[in-house]
Amino acid sequence: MRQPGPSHGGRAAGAVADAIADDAPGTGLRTWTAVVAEVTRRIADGEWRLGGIIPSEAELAAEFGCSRNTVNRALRALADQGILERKRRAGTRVRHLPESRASIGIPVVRHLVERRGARYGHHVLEQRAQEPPDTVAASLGLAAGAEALHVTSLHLSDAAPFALEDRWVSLAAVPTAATTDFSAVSVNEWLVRNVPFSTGEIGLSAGAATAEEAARLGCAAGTPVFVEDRVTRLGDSAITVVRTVFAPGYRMRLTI
Amino acid sequence: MRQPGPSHGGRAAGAVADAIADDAPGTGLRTWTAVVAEVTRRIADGEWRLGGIIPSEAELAAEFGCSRNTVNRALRALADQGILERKRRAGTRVRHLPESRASIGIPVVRHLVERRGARYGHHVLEQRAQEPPDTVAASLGLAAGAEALHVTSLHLSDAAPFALEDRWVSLAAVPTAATTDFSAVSVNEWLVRNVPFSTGEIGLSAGAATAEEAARLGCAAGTPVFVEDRVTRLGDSAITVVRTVFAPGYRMRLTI
DNA sequence: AACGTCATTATGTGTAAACATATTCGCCGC
DNA sequence: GCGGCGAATATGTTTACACATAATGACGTT
Repeated sequence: MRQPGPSHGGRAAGAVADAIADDAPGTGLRTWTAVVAEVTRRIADGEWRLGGIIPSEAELAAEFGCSRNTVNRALRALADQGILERKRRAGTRVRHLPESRASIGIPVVRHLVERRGARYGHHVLEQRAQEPPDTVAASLGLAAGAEALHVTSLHLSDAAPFALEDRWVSLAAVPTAATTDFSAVSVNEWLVRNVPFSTGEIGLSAGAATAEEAARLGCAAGTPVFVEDRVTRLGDSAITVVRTVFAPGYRMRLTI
Repeated sequence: MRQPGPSHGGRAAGAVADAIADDAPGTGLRTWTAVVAEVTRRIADGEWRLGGIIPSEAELAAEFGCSRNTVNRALRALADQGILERKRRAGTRVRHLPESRASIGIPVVRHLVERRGARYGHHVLEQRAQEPPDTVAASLGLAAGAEALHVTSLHLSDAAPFALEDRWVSLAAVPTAATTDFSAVSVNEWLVRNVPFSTGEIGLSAGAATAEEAARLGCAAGTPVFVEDRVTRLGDSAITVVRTVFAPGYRMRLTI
């Protein structure tokens, strides 16, 4: 979401019109950010009921003494934030469930580590093409018997285990991945850099560390660990399926 | 966020200018969504390098045969998506790390349950004003010794325990909460309905169920459980601090 | 009363023009 | 060579206008 920046742009009319208009229609909200602020205030103060319809763009423009365009920009921004709901002829109304949304950057693991002030490192534990298990094949949309690139790696934070990554990459979708060496750049990072516009789903859960995971992460088997499952798609075809198990104590932070 | 809709708006010039302009400058991308699509294609096809600078708004407007305004709208939308990066005099460049963002709706727990086709229920286990522990008081910005409303409740999915919620509500920020009965409407839902623009932070982690949590959730102590910690603010003042422990097996789903 | 039609209306979009603002770059003096 | 200063430039914003589109609602027909 695009929270309005502090800058405040120009006026079309010159200084003369400026002086005239300043005390002309009403409050004189000239910038779209000011309109955003005022609309926000009215909702917060209960002047406009939750679920209720608000005045039309034209009416607000007249009241505020600005152009409909400016009002449009402001209301659009609020609609993008989920605060307002707009329909063509029906008008604009205040959402009564503002459907809060948290957004997380999906970080390259390296940045997660470096943001904590630690030095990042990683080992590729295994890298080879093989036939994936059924669930993975299904997620990648592969035919039975088709192979995919399997890469498991361990991410380090100052030499301590940070996360264990188990990844399958569709060779159909990303053929060049087969011949790439991921010891210098992690698969994660390589994909982020080389495959633009991806969409996908993420599942977050708590699990008990298996014996192998525990050994890699340096904890006891059965310790609660944070698990992230991610499927990444480019258009229709799935690119990669990753399961990342974080070392005990990891906490994912989001901002609403 | 604001993904372009399919509609495609009007032209200023009449049919005559239309016919003239159609074969005039170049490709003839008249709608901002079309510009978004073309720019996206150029990046995906590598015509514009990752990290590289792209032509100015004016140049693109000339090439596409539309106004700078339309190009601006398109590029702004892409910048909002994190695909482009724009700076005033420096121009527009393709972000080399497209900083993907996942957004989650922050659901009322009831909806989580009902979306799974189960019947929702909840019990308030405890509801009273008391002095919160230091960490909570700090999060809420309360003076030492001040009281806050403490509500613990159990959310049910078809009579089975679903989540255990431990919540502190600042009475300074939401005085009316003190006299509300939360047995009919859960605190969660009540707050979502009555407090508009909240911001805040969420922390997600995996933990081991304590003896008490295990008893409430009907699992063994030490079982890995998914934990969500949330602080909600209205402007500067914190409204509520919640810790929700989900029953084993819970999985949070996000979409990129 | 049910249904289809058409006018009305609020939002959605595009254009051209002007001014605002933040950087950057080149130039000048030292 | 270096530092400061002003010109150039790309984006940011606003305006006034026109046309597009989707709902709604009124109205007339069956």
